[in-house]
Amino acid sequence: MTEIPKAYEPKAVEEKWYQFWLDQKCFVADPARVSEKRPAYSIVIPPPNVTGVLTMGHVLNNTIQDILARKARMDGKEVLWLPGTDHAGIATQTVVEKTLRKEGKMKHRDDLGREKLLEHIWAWKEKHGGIIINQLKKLGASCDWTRERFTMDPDYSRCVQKVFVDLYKKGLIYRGKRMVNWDPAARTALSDEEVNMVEEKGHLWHIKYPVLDDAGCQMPERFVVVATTRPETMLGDEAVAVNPTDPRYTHLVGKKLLLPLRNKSIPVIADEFVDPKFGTGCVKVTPAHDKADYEMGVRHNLPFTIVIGPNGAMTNEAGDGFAGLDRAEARKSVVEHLEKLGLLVKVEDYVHNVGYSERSNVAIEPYLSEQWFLKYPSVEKAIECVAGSAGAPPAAVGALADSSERTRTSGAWDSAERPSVEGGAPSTAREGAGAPLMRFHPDRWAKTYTHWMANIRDWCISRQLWWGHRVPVWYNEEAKSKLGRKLPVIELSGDELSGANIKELRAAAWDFADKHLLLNRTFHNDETGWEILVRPASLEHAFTHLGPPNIKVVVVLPEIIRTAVKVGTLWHVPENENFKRVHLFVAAARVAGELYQVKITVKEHLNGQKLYDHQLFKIEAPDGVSPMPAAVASEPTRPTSGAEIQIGALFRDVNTDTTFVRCQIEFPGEGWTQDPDVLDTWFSSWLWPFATMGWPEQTETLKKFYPTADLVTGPDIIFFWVARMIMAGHEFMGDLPFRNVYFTGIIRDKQGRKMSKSLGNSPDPLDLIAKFGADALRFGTMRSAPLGQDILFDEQNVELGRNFCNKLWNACRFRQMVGQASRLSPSDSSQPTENETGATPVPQVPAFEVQGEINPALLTSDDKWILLRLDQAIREIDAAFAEYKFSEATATLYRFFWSEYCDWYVEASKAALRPVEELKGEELKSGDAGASLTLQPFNPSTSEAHARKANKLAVIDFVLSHTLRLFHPFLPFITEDLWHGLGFSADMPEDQGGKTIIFAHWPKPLSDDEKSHYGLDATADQVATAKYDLVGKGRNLRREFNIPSGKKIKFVLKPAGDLPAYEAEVIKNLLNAEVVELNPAYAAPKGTPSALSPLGELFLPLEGLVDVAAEKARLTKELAKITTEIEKVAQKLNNPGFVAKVPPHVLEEHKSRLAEWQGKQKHAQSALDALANL
RNA sequence: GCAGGUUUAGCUCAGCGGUAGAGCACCAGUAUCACACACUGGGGGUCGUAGGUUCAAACCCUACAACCUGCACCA
Repeated sequence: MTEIPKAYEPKAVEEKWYQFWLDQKCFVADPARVSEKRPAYSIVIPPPNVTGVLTMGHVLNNTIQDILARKARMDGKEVLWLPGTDHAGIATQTVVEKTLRKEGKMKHRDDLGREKLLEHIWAWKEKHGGIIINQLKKLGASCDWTRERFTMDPDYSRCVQKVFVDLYKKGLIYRGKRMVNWDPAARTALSDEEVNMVEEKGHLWHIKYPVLDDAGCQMPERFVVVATTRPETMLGDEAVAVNPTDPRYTHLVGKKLLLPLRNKSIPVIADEFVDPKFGTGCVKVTPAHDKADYEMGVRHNLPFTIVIGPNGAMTNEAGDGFAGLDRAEARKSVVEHLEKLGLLVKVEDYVHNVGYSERSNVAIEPYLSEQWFLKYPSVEKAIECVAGSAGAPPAAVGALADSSERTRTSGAWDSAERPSVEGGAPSTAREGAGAPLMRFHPDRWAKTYTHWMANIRDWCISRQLWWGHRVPVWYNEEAKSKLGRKLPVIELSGDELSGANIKELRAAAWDFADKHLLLNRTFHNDETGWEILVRPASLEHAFTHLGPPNIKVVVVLPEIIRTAVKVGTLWHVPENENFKRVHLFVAAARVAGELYQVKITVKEHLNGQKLYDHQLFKIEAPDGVSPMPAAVASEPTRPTSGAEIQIGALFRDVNTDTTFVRCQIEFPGEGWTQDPDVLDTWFSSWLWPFATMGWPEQTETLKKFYPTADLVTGPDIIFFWVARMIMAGHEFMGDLPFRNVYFTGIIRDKQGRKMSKSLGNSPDPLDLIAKFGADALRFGTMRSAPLGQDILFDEQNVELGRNFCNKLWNACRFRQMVGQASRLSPSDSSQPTENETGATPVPQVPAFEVQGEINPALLTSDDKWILLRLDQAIREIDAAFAEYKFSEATATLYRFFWSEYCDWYVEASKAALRPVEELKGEELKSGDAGASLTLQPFNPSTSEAHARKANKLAVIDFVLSHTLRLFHPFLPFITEDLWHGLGFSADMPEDQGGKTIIFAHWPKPLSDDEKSHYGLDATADQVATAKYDLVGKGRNLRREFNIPSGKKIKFVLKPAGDLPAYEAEVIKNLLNAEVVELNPAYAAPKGTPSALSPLGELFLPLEGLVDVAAEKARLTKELAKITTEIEKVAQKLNNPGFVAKVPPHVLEEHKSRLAEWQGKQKHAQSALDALANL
């Protein structure tokens, strides 16, 4: 046969199987397959930055998601793991700008212009955007790549803009001039969440401001002293504030001060904000450069003088000598000047916190600018839905306890994954809120979440960048340009049409229109020269649905059309496909003394016809309108009164009127320009769970896979992303975006430092994969990542993963070898296998039947023991999954497979697995002494040996096939390879492991029926355990007497009871003994080292080589240890309180433990005594 | 300042009332035919400190300390 490599070689295996999975569409989710029996399970990936590269953080995060997804597939669910990337506005634009600057293609983005820069960024995205996706594939991520999304995809962009428009229409989005966090490097506003406060050692400069007298002259030696951490901002000071109750300064309130360096007079104001106890009690007020000062500026009506520009340099307002300086240079210069003038009192060291841009890492500047803000929607619902986040502590604790109880008793994954409304404890703390629907893991993050939600502030969503979703707001430049133009005011007295009520008024109006031939006739507009058609339908609308002025105005219809001024065009006419576009006109009319704005829409038909419509809005008469002269109307056309009004005066607020500003996705029409700002990247990310599934269309995917089951992310983006997604889910989908949120820890280096590029302490995961394999990286990471704790990364973890894979590989290789060796057995009728291709390293169909039937009658104590251990492992792993404790699951897998299966079970089984023919004629030596010959050696017949071996292999296959499946979510590649290699796929149905282990069923713990069928009871367990205990003691004896572990030696066992020959054979093997003599009557030579075990007394005959001193030392030491233990137990038992109050089973347990130690003590003591006589 | 977390063997972490555990590292031995990416054995801890509750505390309670992470901040 072909050599199977001794060590697992991951590279080829990984590439082969990943391609296989892709080819077989194993990761593709199909909503049509979802049914009651096949529930949906979905996760959306936290989209990484499109230009990013894989970090250890991604490895951790995506491995967990992959484990969840693969586990769910094995649980028989229809799984959607939806991947994609994020456009990451600032980060990406910054990277590309930096590159372009390096290449000398620009100095500032303005040099290139918006379009050109965007071209470069898109090109960058095309080139680098796939990198991280390919890296995720290397990791084994089982995402449905056919559904990969990017936050700047056209469909996705539409979602973002639709959401903006909807929220705008709900009145939740507004524009305003506010103090925002300004990043002078990226030159954009940032949200509060994007600012890191960093403690810094700075200074507190104390500056004298001279007091001025009423005449504005400097008063000698009269100063006010202010303290500041930012002296450069004094150039923009507009006041000095004191507390109104501060007796030291009340006399100064209202007085003027001279602002040094600017030689400008500023007032002393009184404001509650000032803390008289801090510093001098006087605060300089810079309204345009400090949040608190801004508030004061608003309260006291101060000017807002901007002295630091958007680039962080001083503006012209800062004055000669300062303008153009960077803010840091300006600080130096200001201090120097003040010092020269003798106005600097002192400089103190001062520790304070400075906000830094999370992106550019430069100090942020509070900056007054016009921005878009969002009042968060669905806040209440988002607070209520998170378990443990609200309500009284007892209720929250009760809910958790109850729910985890369910998880434990049912042992089912489902209960943890989708807590039902009935399942949770009803919360009395929140009326009618029902049970919490979402769980955080670890749940303490719910507190952080609630705290933030409770103190939530409006979100600054605009960014002064180019890479991102542009704000879907349009400004009508055409209208703005005409704001100053004047319009004639059309006068009508209001009683030209008579009617006692509205009905009669309408009749009169129709009569008038008819009589004066207004209907189906065109009228001329002076400004455009257009002929505008008045249809009956137009008047019908105005007459029927709008108020009397709209009816009365019919008498001046021709004048209105003639004088109307065109203020805009809209392309978007959704109501009627026949219209090409709509033109907006405005005219002015005074009806019965009241001034009206006449909004006219002229619909331009495809055939060129222009159709009239009007609507009147009453406006307050502004100043400056010429008085109304008397006017008489009798003709269809008549002259205007001569009164005029500015177009601007007809609109109450040009910043909100839809004539000037429109919030809509589509380009409104000629003369409209879009808001230059883009939206915060998170304003697109918060829609991720449903925008990726086709929303706003009600797609099948959305119907079946939303809400998602689990979200796996870092707690650092709990506000940025998680909280916002929860709100968006409620607001737009009416449901939570996910049921569970798993918060990973932060990956740190060995020393506990955060991974960072500058420290160079972040290993490249791809290097690790190349060196150790993807499975090794996954296993090592998961093994060292306990729930809710930071992870200290050490390459040794990955090495350990590699070693583990190798162990798994070799254990399966061993199964191959013993299976094939048995080919020679006479009863074997299967075809000899040949390795035809040599392509795959492992796969050989073994001669022994794979997963043969287990015959309970032939099970040894070892077999039963390993089946019980397997059962235990499955239970532990299920429990770990239910609580998202992946490190516990890996620890269990490690323990079960390495120590229980390989070290004990396989070693113990080797006797039965030896080629059958070798057993022929071989006798188990039973010692020389005739006295011991009563015992039968273990020497089964050939056919019996064969049957035993077959059964052993069946057990091994049972264990391995379960083990591989348990491992699969963690180690997808190697398990797939071995699954096929060992032939487990051969007998399985195509969709249950036949094609791939991906769809093999997740192992179930053994049922009581199965356990009794196989005879798995406590006795079987005890026999094996006692045996291994004896072996441990024998090995220890061996070691204590420096017998090399390779040397075959003789042991003598004085059995405590019946010991089947088979068990003796196993003991012999595990002890690597030449022979284990079973001799109930053994009389050990004095000084023979021995150990006491439940199975009997084990002797290591040294045949005269006893080192008395060594043995004495050993026994003395052992005795000391025994004595300590006895003392500990005895102390407890001697305590009267203990005996009186302790539960009976604990008392019994202590008593038997004492007896056990006493037995050992006796044994050791007598051995020692024996030595004394030598 | 407020909140949360952590503190157990040299390292990383389990254990959360009833005999202190694992892996790695360390020491020693072993080329035994699945695996030296291995096997065998071993040493090593008054469980951060001080009190308290209890028959019994690493575990529960109360202080305190150190380190981390958020949040809020007065010039």
